[in-house]
Amino acid sequence: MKSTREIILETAFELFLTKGYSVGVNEIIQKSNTSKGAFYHHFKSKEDLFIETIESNFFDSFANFNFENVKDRSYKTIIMDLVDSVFKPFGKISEKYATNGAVNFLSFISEYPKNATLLSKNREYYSMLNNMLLEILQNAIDKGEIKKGINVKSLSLHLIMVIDGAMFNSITMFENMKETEKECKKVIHQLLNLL
Amino acid sequence: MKSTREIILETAFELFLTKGYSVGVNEIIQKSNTSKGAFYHHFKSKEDLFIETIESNFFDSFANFNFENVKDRSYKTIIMDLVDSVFKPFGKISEKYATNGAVNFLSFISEYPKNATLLSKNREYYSMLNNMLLEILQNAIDKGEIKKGINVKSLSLHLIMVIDGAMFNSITMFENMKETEKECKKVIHQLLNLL
DNA sequence: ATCAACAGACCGACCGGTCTGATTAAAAAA
DNA sequence: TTTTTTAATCAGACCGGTCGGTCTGTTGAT
Repeated sequence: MKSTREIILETAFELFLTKGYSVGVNEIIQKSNTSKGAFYHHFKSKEDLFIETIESNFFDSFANFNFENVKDRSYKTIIMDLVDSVFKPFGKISEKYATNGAVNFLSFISEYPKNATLLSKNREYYSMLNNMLLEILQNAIDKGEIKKGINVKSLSLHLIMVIDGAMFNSITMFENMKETEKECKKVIHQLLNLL
Repeated sequence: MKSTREIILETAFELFLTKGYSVGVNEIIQKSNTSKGAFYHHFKSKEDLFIETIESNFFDSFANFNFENVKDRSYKTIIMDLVDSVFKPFGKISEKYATNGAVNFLSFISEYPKNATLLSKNREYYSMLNNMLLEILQNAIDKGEIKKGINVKSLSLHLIMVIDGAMFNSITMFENMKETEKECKKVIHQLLNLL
C-alpha cells in the first residue's frame, strides 16, 4: 500500500504538470485525501515538494539512459532514444490524460527561473543533454555518418531547440503531449536525413 | 507628454515581461507613480491590461511585416526577415535591459493557456506565421531553391520549433534575448544551407 | 510513556477590486 | 464674460477572499 507521502508526491506531480505551481496546498491535500497536518509533517514547504517532484520526475530521468555502445550503433537511433527519454516523464500521466491541455508544460516550467535550486538543476540538465549530443554527433562525424561541413555545437543546439520548441508549443499547436512527441520526432527525423 | 494610461501600459509591459503575470497591481501603479483609482479608471481589470499589452506588443507585430515581392527575393532573406520581426517586440526593452534574466519569457507566456482570448489570439498568431512560412517555402520549391524531397509542412513546423525553442531556453542557455536571437539565427542559417 | 502520523481550526500576509471623495478641465447656461 | 454644471481624472482607505504556513490536539503503535 502506498504511503501518504507517496500519494501526496504523485498527486502533486500530476497537479503541477496540469495546473502549474499555482495549485494550492489545499487542493493537493484534498485530492490526496489527507490534511494540512499530514502535508506539513512530510514536507517542509510547498516549494520543497515542488522541487522534489521535479527532481525525481525530470532531472533524474537521464540516470537510466543507456549510454553504452555509443560507438557501435547508428547515431540516428541513439538520438531518437535520447528524444524518447526526454519525453518519458510525461508518459506517466499522459497515458491517463492524453487529452488536449492535460499536460500544461508552460504552467509549471515557468517556475524554474524563480527558484535558484531548480535553475541550477535545469542548467545541469541541459549541460548534460548538450554533452551527450556533442559526443554522439562528433562520433558520427568521425565515422563519416555526417558530412564534415556541419558545425557540431550549432547542431546540438539545434536539436535541443527543436525538442523544447515542440514542448513549448504543445498547447497551441498540438492536441496532446503524445502528438507533440510524434511531430517532434518527425521533424528531427527529416533533419537527420539532411545531414 | 505621455498620458497616465500610456505610462501604465508601458510600465506594465516591462513588468509583465520581466516578472510575469504575477506582478501585483500595487507594483504597477507604484512604478507608474499613480494610484489604484487611476488604474481602475483606465482599465477594467488587471487581466484586461495584460491582454492589451500582449496584443499590441506581440500579436500586432506582424501587421507591419512587409510581405510584398515574396516571389522576387531569395527565400532565405525573407525567412530571416520573418525571424527578425518575431524577435522585434523584445527589442523595446532589451535595449535597456540586455542583461541576464531581464526578459523572462516563460514567466509571462505561461499565462496564455489560462485565458481564452489570449489562447485564441495565440493560435491565430501561429496560424499566420505558419501560413507565411508555407507560402515562402512552397515558392522556394517552385523556383528550385529547395530540393524537392523536403516536406514543406514539416519544415515550416521545424522553423517554428527552432524559434520557440530558442526563446524558451533564453533563460537557461543564453545570456539575454539579443544573444538568444543571434544563436537562433545561426541555427536557422545552418538549416537553410542544408536544404 | 513516547513519538510518529495525522486532523483541522486558525492566523497573518497579500492581492485584486470597490468606494468615497477631491481636483480640475471642459461644456453649458446666465 | 461670468457662473454653473457636468464629467473625466485621479488619490487612497478599505473590503473580501485566498493561500501558505502554524498550532493544538488526537490516535495508535511500540
